[in-house]
Amino acid sequence: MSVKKQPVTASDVARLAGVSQSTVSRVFIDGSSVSATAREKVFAAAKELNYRPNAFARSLTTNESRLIGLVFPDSDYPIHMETLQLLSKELQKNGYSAVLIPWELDDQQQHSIPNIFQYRVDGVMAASAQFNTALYEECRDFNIPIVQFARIEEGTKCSSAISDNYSAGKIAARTLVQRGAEQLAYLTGNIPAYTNTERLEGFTEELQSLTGQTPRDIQTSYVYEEALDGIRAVLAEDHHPDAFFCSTDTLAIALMDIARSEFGLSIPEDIQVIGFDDIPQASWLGYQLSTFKQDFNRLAKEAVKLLLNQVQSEDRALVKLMIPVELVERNTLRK
Amino acid sequence: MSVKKQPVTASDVARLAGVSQSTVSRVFIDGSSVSATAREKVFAAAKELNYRPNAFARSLTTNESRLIGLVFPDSDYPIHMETLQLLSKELQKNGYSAVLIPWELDDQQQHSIPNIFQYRVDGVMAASAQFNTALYEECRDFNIPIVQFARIEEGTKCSSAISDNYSAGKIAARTLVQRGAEQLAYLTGNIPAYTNTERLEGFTEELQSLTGQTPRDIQTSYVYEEALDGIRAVLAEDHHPDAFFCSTDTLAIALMDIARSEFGLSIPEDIQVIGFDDIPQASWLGYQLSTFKQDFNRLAKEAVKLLLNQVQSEDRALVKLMIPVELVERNTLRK
DNA sequence: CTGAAAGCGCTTACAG
DNA sequence: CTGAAAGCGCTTACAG
Repeated sequence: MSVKKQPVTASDVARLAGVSQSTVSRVFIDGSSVSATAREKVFAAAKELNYRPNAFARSLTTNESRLIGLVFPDSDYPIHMETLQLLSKELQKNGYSAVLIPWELDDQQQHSIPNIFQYRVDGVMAASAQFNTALYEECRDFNIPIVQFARIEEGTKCSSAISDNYSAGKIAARTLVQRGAEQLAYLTGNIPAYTNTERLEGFTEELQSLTGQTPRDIQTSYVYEEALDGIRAVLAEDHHPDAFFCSTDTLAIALMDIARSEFGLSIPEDIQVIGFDDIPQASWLGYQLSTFKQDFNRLAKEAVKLLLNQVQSEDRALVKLMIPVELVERNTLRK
Repeated sequence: MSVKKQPVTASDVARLAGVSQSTVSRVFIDGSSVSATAREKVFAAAKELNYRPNAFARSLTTNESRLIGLVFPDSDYPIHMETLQLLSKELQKNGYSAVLIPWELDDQQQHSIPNIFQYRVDGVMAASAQFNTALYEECRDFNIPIVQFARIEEGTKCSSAISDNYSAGKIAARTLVQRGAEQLAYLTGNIPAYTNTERLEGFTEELQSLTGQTPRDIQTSYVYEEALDGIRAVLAEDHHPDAFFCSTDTLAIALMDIARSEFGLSIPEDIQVIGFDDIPQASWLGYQLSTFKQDFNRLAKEAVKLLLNQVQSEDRALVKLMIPVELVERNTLRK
């Protein structure tokens, strides 16, 4: 039955190295006092036997797993794969590993989330995804810290590392006004999000302070196909906006596609557009979209730092970290 | 220091339920014989105390972790996020969880992969990414089964669930010939892959049997920006191909962008194109790309089944599972 | 069906 | 600096 090769243990290494099992254990714990000779003998034996300390046994005594639960994006949003790599690597660098928590489980929703907690994750990273309240409450019950990455879920109270959406909104308004736009609109999807609200707030406040106007707030869908009709309706109006700040690049691209192919509009002559995210498609030949680039690298580093800090210090102070965002100009803004 | 709430254990539950700790343990193991009354008392107590069996303690005795290492894609390829969800859910359904293995670690490459093995993953799923040989060898040393998902790495011997690339190649050739194409080309990136080879083989063999011709094999880069020059060079030729089968949709789109904007070519009148993957962008208004859709849902299910089968049965027979692929026609093929 | 007890592979006071 | 021993929270023969 169990043909599985019997794993080598610290005792095996101890025997070969001629030391006690305790000593072997100490060699693999940073900061333990072990003589240089003992250390060498143990390393040699460990290498010969291909020994790896058993993390499960360790966590049983230390009561920490060095495992972080990762709630990850629900959508195919192109930027997210890289983000996951960044987070995973950053955790790894700090001696932690990421366990995936599927955010949505069709059937046995009740059943599956707790499963993850059988692994006693030390913390949870909610990576730019909606995460359900069951998970949130579970974490609170077990006093497991959560950090939200790149977005903030309504009604939750946890630390977060997000882009400075408010400033992005201000910059977008200022830039568009500078380039001669007269009727500004904010184009967004249908999923309420704190980041979105902030962006609109910055956009609105800056526009008001500059011109006294209030931008139009147009809501449609985040899915390309589903956004099309909403956009059509707006562009069909006699006095449609001449400048759009879009909450995702995909939305901006849907807008460009329709504006050009169905309304014969030129960009940026007839309408100007600014996106958000800088997905790979933003720089495709047919788009050359001016958009905000989020600093995911920094975001990942900071989010991990935030989380591990809470994990290690038991300090549950809430911090909301805002990372600056950069407007990369391509060809959808007038000069 | 350790303010961490002391987790509740099986003994706590046993005390409250008025049974032995063994009985509590049995209640949470499927197939153990426990009386209905005992079971109920334990469930009640467990619920009241919010008890979760400790997976680490379990795996220490059972010698299985119910953890699967997941090597995941290096690229921003849009299709992959969904794939990850599918794999993760499928594992979860079977009582397993996925731990991420960052495929590439800049500095301490040697050091980090073994770290993962401190968690004694029961198996490894290599999800459409290149995975390095260090990991491969590590798995072999520890007798940990690997299944490759959606691609096959050169020089490795493990089971895999992939799309039927060979047939896709044949279908592409047949379709293109049927639609009047005369000079067929296969456009691909610069990373050698078994799946790619198979696709070209099917494409070539079918074309030869149909017309006696051999398709041109054009290699450029998988990255949009880097592919542009190679594509330009081909289209600048006097007698460039009039039909392209592209190994990714991104490549197909780069081709379309250049053909139309720089060479004034119409699609599908002047050139016909077929992509591979059916990424969301393939159905954007400006592209309407005819392309092959991989059945990722089925692929994920089968790959997980394959892997867990190896994990649970110690059966290390190599199986290469091929899932049919579907050509979805849009507007880049003549009628 | 059930309980007492050994054991999984570590860490960590406790002595020395 | 080092070893013997207890203990982490489970599972699993072994008796009953």
